Amino acid sequence: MTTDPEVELLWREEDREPRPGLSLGRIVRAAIEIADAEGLEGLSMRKVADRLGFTTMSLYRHVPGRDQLVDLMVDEAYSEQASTPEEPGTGQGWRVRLETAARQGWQLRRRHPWVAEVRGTRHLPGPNAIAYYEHTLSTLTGTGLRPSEVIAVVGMLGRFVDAEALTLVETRREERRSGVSEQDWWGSRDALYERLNSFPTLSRLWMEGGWDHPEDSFEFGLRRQLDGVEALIRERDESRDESSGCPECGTPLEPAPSGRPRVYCSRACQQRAYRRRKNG
Amino acid sequence: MTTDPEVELLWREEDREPRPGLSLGRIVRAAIEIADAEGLEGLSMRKVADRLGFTTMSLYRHVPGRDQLVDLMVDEAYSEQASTPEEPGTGQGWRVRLETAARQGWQLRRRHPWVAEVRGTRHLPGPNAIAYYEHTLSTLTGTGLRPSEVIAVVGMLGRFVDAEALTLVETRREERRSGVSEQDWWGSRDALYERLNSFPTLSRLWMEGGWDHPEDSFEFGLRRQLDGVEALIRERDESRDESSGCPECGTPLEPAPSGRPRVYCSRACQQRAYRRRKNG
DNA sequence: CCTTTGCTGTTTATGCCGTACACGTAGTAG
DNA sequence: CTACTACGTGTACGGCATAAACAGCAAAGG
Repeated sequence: MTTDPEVELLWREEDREPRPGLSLGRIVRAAIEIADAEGLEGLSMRKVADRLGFTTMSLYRHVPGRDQLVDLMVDEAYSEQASTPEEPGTGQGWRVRLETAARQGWQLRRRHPWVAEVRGTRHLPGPNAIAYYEHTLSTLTGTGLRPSEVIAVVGMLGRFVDAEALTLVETRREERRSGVSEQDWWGSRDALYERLNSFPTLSRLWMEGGWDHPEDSFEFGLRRQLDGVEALIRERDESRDESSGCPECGTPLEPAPSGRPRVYCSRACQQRAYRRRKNG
Repeated sequence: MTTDPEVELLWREEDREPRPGLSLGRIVRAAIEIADAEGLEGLSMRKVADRLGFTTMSLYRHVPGRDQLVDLMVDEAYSEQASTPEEPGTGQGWRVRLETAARQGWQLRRRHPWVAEVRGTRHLPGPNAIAYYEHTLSTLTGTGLRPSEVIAVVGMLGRFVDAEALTLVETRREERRSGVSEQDWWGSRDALYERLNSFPTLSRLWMEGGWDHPEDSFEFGLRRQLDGVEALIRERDESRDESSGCPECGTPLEPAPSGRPRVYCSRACQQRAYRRRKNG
C-alpha cells in the first residue's frame, strides 16, 4: 500500500473531533466561510486563525500549507451536493444527463464562487470531487464516443463552467468593492466610446442594441457547447453505421440480445483490440 | 470632449521618446519581458524598475499603478499581430473567418501567456485590442444572427481561448518550477489511483486508454464551439426562410439588388423596428 | 517515581509584495 | 531671482506565507 501524505489528507476518514481546540474540520469550515465572504484572494492563514481564536502558525500543525487547505475546501464544497445520489434525469438521454451535471457544477460555483477561482493544474481531487467527475463521465456511456473524446468533452464543459463562474464572481466582487455596478462603470467611460466611431461593426451592433439586451452568458454558452457535442455524437453514430462491421475483423455485427449496440463481433476481437490499445 | 486619464493613457499617441531616462514605452516593454519569462504573478514593480536600473517608485511617475501597467501591456501585445491587416480568409465564409480570429487570439497567448492570466472585468481596451475585437465581430456579419448573439458568440470564444491558454500556461509553469512533467507528477500519485477502483466509468475509461492518447484540448474544443455556433446560425437561417416576410409588417421581401439578404421590406419598417428596440 | 517522546500551540523572524509620503534636484517660465 | 513643474529617490507601512526554535502537556516506558 503506497502512502502519500497529501492524498491521505484528502481521503481521510472523518474524525469525530468532539475535543476542544483546533482540528482539520474546523479549519476547513472556517476557511470556507471566509472564502465565501471575501473570495479566494481574501483568504489568508491569518484570517482563518483569527476567526478561530488561535495564532497563525497553529494552523500548520494540522494543514501543510495554504494550497492543501484549498484542496480540502474544494472537496468539502463538493460534499454538499453529493447528497443527491439519484438526480433527476437518470433515465433520460445523454444530453439531459450531461446538461444536468453541468448545471450542478454551476450551482456549486454559485454557492461557493471561490471554487472557480482555484488555479493550478495539480490539485488532488478528494472523494467527493471524484464522485462528481465519475458521474459526469458516466453521462456519456453508450453514445459511441471514444474514451478520449468522453474525457475531452467533460473537461471542456468543466472549463466552460469555471470560466463563466469566474467572470461572474469577478464582476460581483468589483461591484461590491467599488460600489459601482458593472453597467454604470462601463456606461461612464465616455472617453472610450468617443474613440469607437471608426469601428463600423462595433458601432452598428451598438446602435442595434446588442449590448442593451445581452444574452445570458451561461445559458447561451451551454446551449452551444451541447450542440457541438451533439454534432460529434451524430458524426460517430454515422461512422458506426456505415462501417457496419467489427472493427477488428470486419464481420457483420449480430445485434446483441440486450439490444445494446455492440462494437465487436466477439469477445475474442474485443480482447485483441484491448491488447493493441494497451501496448500503444 | 470628455477626458478620462486612464483612457488617455491607453489611447495616447506614441511618443518619439529618444531621450534617456524612463518613459512609458520602456516601462511597458520591460514589464512584458518579465511577464513573458515569469508570468503575471512574477511581475512586480520592483523587478521592472531593477531591470531598467531605476528605483521602484520612479515608475509611479509614469504609470498610476500595477493594474494600469497591465492594461498597457495587453494592448502592446495586441499591437504585434495587428500588423497583418488583410489576413487570409477574408473572402471566406463566416466559419473560416471566425476560426482564424480565434486562432489569432490563441497565437497571441502562445507568445505572451500572461495575457490569459489577466483577471478582472474592468480592463479598458486599448486601440489594438479594440481593433481585434472589431475584426472578430465583423466575422459574423451576414449570418442572420441577432446583435446580442454575435456579441455572445465572440465573448464565448474569447473566454474559451483564455481558459485553454490559462490551463496550458499553468501546466508549463508548474513543470518549470518543480522540474517534474505533468505526466510524471500525476503518474506517481499511486495512492490516489488505488482509491479509484470503486468508480466504474473512470476505471473503464482508464483501461480503454482514454488518458494515454488524449485529445488536443484546444483543437477539440474549438471544433465543438464552432459546431455549436453553426447549429445556431442554421436555426436562424431556417426561421428567416420560413417567416419569409418583413418582421414588421409581414410583406414578402423583394431580393435586394446587391444580393445581400434583407430583413425588412422598407426603410420605414427598419426605422419602426429600431425605435421599438431603442425604447425597450 | 521520573524521564522520554510526541502532539499542540506560540513566538519571532525572513523575504516578498504594492504603494503612500516626504524629499531632493534640475530645467524652465515669469 | 524665483516659483513651478517634472522626474527620480529613500524610507516606511501593512499585508502575505511560512521557516525555526521554543513551551506546555499527556501518555508511555523504565
